[in-house]
Amino acid sequence: MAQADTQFDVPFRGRATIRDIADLAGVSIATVSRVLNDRPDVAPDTRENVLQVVRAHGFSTNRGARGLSSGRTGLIGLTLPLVADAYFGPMLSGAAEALHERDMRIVLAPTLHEHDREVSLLERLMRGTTDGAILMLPEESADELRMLQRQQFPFVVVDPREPPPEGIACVAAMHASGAKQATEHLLELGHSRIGAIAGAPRWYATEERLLGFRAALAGAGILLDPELIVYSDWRMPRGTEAAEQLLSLSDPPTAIFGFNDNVAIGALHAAGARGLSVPGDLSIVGFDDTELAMIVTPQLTSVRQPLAEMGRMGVSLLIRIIEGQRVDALRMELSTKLVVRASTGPPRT
Amino acid sequence: MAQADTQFDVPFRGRATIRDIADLAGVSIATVSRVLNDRPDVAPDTRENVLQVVRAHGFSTNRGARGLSSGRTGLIGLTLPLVADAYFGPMLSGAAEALHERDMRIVLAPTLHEHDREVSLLERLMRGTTDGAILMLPEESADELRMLQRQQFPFVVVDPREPPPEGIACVAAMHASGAKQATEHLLELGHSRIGAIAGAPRWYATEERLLGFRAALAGAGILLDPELIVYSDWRMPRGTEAAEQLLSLSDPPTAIFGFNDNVAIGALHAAGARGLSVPGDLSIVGFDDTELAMIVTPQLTSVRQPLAEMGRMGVSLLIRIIEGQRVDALRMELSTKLVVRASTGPPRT
DNA sequence: GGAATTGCCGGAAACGCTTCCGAATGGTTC
DNA sequence: GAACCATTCGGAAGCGTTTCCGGCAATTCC
Repeated sequence: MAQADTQFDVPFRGRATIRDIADLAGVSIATVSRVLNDRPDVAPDTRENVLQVVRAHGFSTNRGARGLSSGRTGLIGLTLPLVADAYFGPMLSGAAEALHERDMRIVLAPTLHEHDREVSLLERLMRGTTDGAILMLPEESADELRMLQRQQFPFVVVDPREPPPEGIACVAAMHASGAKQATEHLLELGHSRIGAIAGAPRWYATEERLLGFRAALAGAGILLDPELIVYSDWRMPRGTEAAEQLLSLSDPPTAIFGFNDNVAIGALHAAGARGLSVPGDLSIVGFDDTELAMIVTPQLTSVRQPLAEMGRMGVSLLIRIIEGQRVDALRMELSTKLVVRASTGPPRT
Repeated sequence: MAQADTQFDVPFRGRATIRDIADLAGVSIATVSRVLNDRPDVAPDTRENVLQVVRAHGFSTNRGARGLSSGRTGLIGLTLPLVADAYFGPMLSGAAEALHERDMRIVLAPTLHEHDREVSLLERLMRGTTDGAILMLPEESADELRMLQRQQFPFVVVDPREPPPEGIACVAAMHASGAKQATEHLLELGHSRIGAIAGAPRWYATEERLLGFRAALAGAGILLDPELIVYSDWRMPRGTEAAEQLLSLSDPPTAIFGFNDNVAIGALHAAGARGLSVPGDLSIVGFDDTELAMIVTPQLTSVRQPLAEMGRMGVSLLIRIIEGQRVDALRMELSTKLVVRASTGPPRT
């Protein structure tokens, strides 16, 4: 009977508590707690003594309990539309890494388009469990976000879907600049009739990238033909359709700018289906520079977004907010950069 | 001063507690708790009354506190080598979905190859915070896993790296069968000299797939030339190198079986670099059937692994274990199936 | 009509931790 | 040698839940 208790390999049934450690070390639980949290008022040898016991038993504090009493759980909620995705994956990964370094963890909450629930789900899901949240491409409206903020819940938006509201911490990419670079690249190659497969209408990323696209064309003195812009849902099949639509125009473009890699690859497939060679007959540029860009043939010229970095930035912003530090730059835009590969070339003359 | 308290939009500073709800509804906290947990012994109108207040304030229970008192946090730890990955992404996604349905959440712990830490990190990270864990492709040895199990910590292994130890819950794919199908497909097309780009040496998946590969060849009466097997690290660049090695043989293969999509795509690139057409000059088969298989040209023939399903299975197994239900089938193997696309064809005669 | 049963609810302990407060000790200072 | 300060530590109150136990009222049964 007593055997179960005298098993030294697995010292405690279930899990050791701070009290067990305190008893073993011959101190009070308060002292153990102080040691564990690196508080200053502990004598060096007491500290060492406690640490020894802690190490010997592989003890680690129960985060739930800590959260209850100190208000900090070390857990951060993170919502995103999709986990298994070449675009969101790296962001998530960057955030997870950055948090891991701070000994914090991510609680995943894929949104799965269930924005229908009565009250703002993100807040009800997280509060009390997490210290804050990172919202990637949130579906919540600016008003809903402001509501959340008024509840004093710390959060940051990464890659906003709508133009980011004032006063809300937010990290985005320099969409317009990237789109401008991409377009200028095509212009320099000699293209003048350039089609665009835009993203979903009214999304921040779509609008900003359109801005950059238009600006570059304007800079080259080209008047944009509205026929040359087709909206999409950011996904491959729609990219293929959009490309077909563009290529069926009476005066088809010699280059297509896809507003993300998915639709650009869709366009690539459309070109293939028509027997057009890329970049011989048609140049194609993507956006995001996901893993996919390197895999297709020809490799895709694309605008690199620092995805993982955006995740990391989101974390560091959030941490500052949680810790109540003054955050002077609530909004932050990370630079984008064109990566030229094999899918772009001069137009056939 | 008092204004902050009389803001009705945001009823409670910080967060409402179960006690607030109890007061508002004119019942005890015990009753509120019962309502919240769907306990039977509450009068219907009392229940409705409480629910009304709960809804009105968007209240949700503090999971940390619940965890403390009931021993269940509703959080599941999940470790995996990589988050942003065409292979692990869908698994993670499947697991997240399945948990979400049960109103549980995932706590992410990417392993990042830091297996060096003193004590088994996974156990110290999770215990007390989570109710159990899903270990995807864990680096832990069978002994370490058994140790964990002896601590009564509920966990399941998904996609084991080593042959799964006895008595540990585990979900895998039918590697051998899939590899056999793929090989037979090539044989039926008329290939007799088939190269294999295997995975990392000694991995369970590698060994099992080799088994299937060999079995199919043996079935066709073909003696395997050891030169035709090259190991890899599962990644694309190594796949390209391996393919080059195979194609440089004095009697090169007419088909290559890549043990995952990455190396198969690497082989595709190698073929392209040599000016070989696929499948004209060289047939290529992959494994896993990730998103990537559909994107490359030609589209890759690949063995489908039900990745998301594996994640979901892992969850349902784990839940059963946590709830103490009898689990008769601790090991479970999900079937794999060849998906024929454009990268395979008869050999040039 | 009293006793036993049932349905519903409240009080209170417990979960593992942090932190405030105050006590004890030993050393300084005048 | 008394008064004071700094250092180090323990006691105990709480954090928001769940759940056991017991109590009250309304039934039901003989």
